[in-house]
Amino acid sequence: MSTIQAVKGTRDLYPEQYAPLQRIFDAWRSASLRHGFEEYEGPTLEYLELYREKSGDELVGQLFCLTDSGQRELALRPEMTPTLARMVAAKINALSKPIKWFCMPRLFRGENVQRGRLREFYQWNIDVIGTADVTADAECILAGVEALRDLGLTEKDFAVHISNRRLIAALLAAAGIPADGHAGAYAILDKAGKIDEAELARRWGERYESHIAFSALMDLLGTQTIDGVRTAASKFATASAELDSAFDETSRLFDTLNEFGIPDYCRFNMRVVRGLAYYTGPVFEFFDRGESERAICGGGRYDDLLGKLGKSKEPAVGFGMGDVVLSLMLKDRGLLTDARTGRGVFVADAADGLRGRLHSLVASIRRAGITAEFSYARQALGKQLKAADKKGCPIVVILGDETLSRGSVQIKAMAKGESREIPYADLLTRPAEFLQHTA
RNA sequence: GUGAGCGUAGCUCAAGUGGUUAGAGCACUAGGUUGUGAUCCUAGGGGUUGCGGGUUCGAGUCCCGUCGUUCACCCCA
Repeated sequence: MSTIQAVKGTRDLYPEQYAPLQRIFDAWRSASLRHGFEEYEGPTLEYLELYREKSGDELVGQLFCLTDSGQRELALRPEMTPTLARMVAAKINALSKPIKWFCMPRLFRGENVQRGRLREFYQWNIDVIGTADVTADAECILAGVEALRDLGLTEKDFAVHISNRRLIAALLAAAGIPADGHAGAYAILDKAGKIDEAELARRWGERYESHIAFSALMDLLGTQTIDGVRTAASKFATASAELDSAFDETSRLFDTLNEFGIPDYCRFNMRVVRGLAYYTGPVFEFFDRGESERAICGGGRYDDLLGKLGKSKEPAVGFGMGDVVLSLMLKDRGLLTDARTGRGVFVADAADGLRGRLHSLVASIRRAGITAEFSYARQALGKQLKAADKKGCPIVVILGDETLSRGSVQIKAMAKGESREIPYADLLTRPAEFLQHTA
């Protein structure tokens, strides 16, 4: 055994682990493309400064930093959004809006390692930049839902919990809570459901009870619809243009999700706050509906961020979905299987002196777009069949003196154990006709 | 970052209160079987017991450190 282990929080992905991961990547990419997103990629290394500007020094502590030989301070990217913002800002005038891009980067965070939480992972990112229309928010959610559906998950397995930072801010303001008290209120909302109700009431009562009664807060937290929020809000909020507008925006988001055909997946949940300070509008999290209630995806609208990182302000919305929790969730449900087996043709020779023809046939089959395998060395036929079985090849082509003397080869279907003969010359020149539908 | 549990073959696990040369199943390789796979039988390879130090006549077992991992807290872009 090697004394050097994989670095803490990283994974050695052997074929048996990487193959199921590829299925996740395929679902991500396929859903992105179907929804009109284009793939991009950026550097793994960025200047440390890029993250300082956005996140502040406390988050820099979770970065993997290094100094290059030219004394440049660099960091392994912990998220994709700053890179995206940088790339978009650099070409903002040349890009047609809205910009719909996706990426599946490897990200690095120097966090404490736990189940579902590693230091290096993959994260699907999709973003729409250049429009404030909440149709874009709905489309991001739709793409996320469709990707998970492709992987075999249904509305019984996960739900999209949606809130709206702008609406919450308008509600707090309409209740007379000054702007400097909003962050504290968000923190309490975030804790709801994680701490018991008495503790929640105590924390709320310290500062906000006079503006919004705790009972009204519980009404707000309990509702799953935007109409429920309106009803609860009518008890304490005074009308304002901003509040009307925020309600209208949120309603349109839910209407659009309805029209996209995914109302069963979506619900309003005021507890969804998102830690990130840069969210400005709708925010959402995809939740595992199983016991663990894990968040598998999070995102929202961040209309001010690009303006801070670049020259021009552009409205934007997007989300990130990591592979780690998603993999665990699929595994729990038996949906994460090794996809390597059951494909391709195995070509075997049953006598000496046929290697040349075997090599030609293998190359011909492969050129026709069909996976073909063979043993490097001439072995007993039994061994070659055993090898074919182990590789999961459903079809074996057997070259033998006896059949070749009649100008034909044997095609054996492994599952049934039956075989038939076809002309060798035909198989060599038109392999797809004989093998495509079976392999 | 804090606290706790766990590290024995590629995997799952054995190995009384410290006591010969650390075992088994699965997996892997080869043979039985030089023209027909899955089953079966036989044999084989594979371990610095995570790593380092200490106690002891003797450590997989006890102690310390370290690395990894799991769980909780913190945090979560």
